[in-house]
Amino acid sequence: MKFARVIIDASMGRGQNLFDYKIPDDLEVSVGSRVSVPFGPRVIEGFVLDIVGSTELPNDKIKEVIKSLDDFPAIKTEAIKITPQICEKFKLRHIDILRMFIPSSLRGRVRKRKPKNKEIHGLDIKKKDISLTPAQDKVVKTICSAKGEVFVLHGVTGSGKTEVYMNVIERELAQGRTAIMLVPEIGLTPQMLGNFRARFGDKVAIIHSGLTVGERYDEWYRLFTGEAKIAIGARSAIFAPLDNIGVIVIDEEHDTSYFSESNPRFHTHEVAKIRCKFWGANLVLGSATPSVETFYRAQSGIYKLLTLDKRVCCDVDGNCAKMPTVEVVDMAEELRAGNNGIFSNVFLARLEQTLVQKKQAIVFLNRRGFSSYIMCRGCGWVARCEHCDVSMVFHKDDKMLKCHYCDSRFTAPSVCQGCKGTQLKFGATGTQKVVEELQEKFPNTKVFRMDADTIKNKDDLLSLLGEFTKTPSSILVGTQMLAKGHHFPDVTLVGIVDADNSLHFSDFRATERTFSIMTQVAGRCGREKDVGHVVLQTHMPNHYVYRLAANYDYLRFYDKEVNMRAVTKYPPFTMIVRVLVTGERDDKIKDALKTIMAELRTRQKDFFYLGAMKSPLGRIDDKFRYQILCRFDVQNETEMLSFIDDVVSRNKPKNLSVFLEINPQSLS
DNA sequence: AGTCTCTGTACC
DNA sequence: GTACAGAGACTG
Repeated sequence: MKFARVIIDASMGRGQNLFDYKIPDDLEVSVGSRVSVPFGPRVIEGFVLDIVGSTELPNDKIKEVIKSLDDFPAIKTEAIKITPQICEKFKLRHIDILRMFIPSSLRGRVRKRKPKNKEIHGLDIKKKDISLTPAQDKVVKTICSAKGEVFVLHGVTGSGKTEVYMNVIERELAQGRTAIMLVPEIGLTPQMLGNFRARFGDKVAIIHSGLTVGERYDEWYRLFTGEAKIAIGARSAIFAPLDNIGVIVIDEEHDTSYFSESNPRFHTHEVAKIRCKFWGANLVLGSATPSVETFYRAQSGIYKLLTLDKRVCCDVDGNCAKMPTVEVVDMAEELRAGNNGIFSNVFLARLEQTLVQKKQAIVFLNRRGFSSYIMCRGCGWVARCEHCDVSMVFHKDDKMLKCHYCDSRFTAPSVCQGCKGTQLKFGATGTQKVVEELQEKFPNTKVFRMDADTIKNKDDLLSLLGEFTKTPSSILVGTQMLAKGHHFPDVTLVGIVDADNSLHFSDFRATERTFSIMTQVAGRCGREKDVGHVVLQTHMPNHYVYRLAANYDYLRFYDKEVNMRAVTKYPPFTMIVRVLVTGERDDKIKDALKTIMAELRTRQKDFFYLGAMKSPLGRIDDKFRYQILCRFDVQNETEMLSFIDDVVSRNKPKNLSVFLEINPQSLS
């Protein structure tokens, strides 16, 4: 008699939601099988984590496995072994992590296998056989001669990191091992995919949000069977069903998309480390601007630091492309000189010159829509979302006010809803308004826009990039999404409209993020033979983040920043845990918050900081949000995390959601 | 006493 | 997740 130990896919406390079922003789069930089992009054899905010969349960209590849901065990042994480690690290339920190892089409009963669409994997590159520079070659050899190490590859934009990744992966493949290549959500550019396709052909499986459910399953299955050896994709590709991993690469490792902000909340780097440890694989964290946490570990010797400090040579004489020059423009000065527009005179002059030379320009502004709010000049009324504590953003093209949090929207009024006044003032400028102004100033120039409103999927992106690339003397206006990895050969000018935008967030990572986005945006231009130029508009021209970004001085920036973190007791020296309590009833949340807080306070001495408050965004989608912030020494990480988790899980009331966020990226 | 709501526990 | 039981509160 055999019994299956099944983890149930039902929402329960974390604990061991393992249940034993009898395996009927005629059923093919193995460890890792997805099965359907009777559970209480209904039938649900679970994973077989173990098969045992006996059970302590009384015979009359045991029910039988109904059936196997697939003709192969979908969860591999590695996943079963490392899931507890991942869950312990982030205080997650095992079932939520196990599910990450299978495609969504294997969750629930229906399995759709849509016919394959046309290849959407990326641009075809006329493949150039690029030989490595001595610097690149050295980096590749260092990585490949190691085993089970974490490397930080610090390389300026255009220094040829991708070429390094591909060579490392090629060598691992030659040894019979496999690889995972991770890029940020929006960094999955056609160029990157094209490069990998050209080099590795159908050994690559691509996992991204643009795939249909069926395509996702096909790519997953090719990795599962070992037909494909390289998984390339965003965050979730870290769970690719590969055996015998030789290397995991995390490109643009500082990017916040590697932190999952919804369930299950995990840090991709940590999952990668756990998988690498299991296989004895190397982990490569690549970036032009590594996160302070990562670089600190490199400096302390926990990670190994590798540097590529020169752009790859771009002509036969061995001349290297120069980093673009950065000009910091004081917008307060512009105002005093009588210019109260969006653009500085310097930028407008440069733009005109660029267009005359038949070159292209990029204008970066990290705010979509037309203006961040509308306000009545008469009474101060501001349009606010009915469901969230935020103001509505005005979108001019469809004359709508939209909430960027819950996506509720209504037609923008032409008069004030408070006093019926007609003098409405527009708040901070968004991409739409920038496009409108540029179009007015340069009526004969094509102005493209690239933001979440205009780019809904991969096809939109491909066609926009294609259009822009083949239109000389044109301008591309966009948000963050244009900063990642795209290669624009004819762009010689970059304008950063409101650099201070990301600096004003009141969190300790604001400066770091600003430095990184400035560096990335600047890196979009001048990658061919023309020298690029960046105009950075700010109201704080003397802020060190701009001075250092203008000189591409990451090391000095890191030094300043890490000292600041040490003094103010922030990560990497401490760990921050946010307990977020949300629900529809304000009073219930406050009660729960009080009990949790009272218990946490019994160990007040272990915290640098412990405070409870309404979340800065007090309400989203009609749900109230309260939070407790905890900050403690990293040395106490394991103990304090367990303590907080224990307090929280014992005090979680019904109908409220309570969860932990470990080192959250944003505190809104 | 009847009914409603909240809370805790069981589900192999 | 759903079902069910027991406690306490409210009701006419």
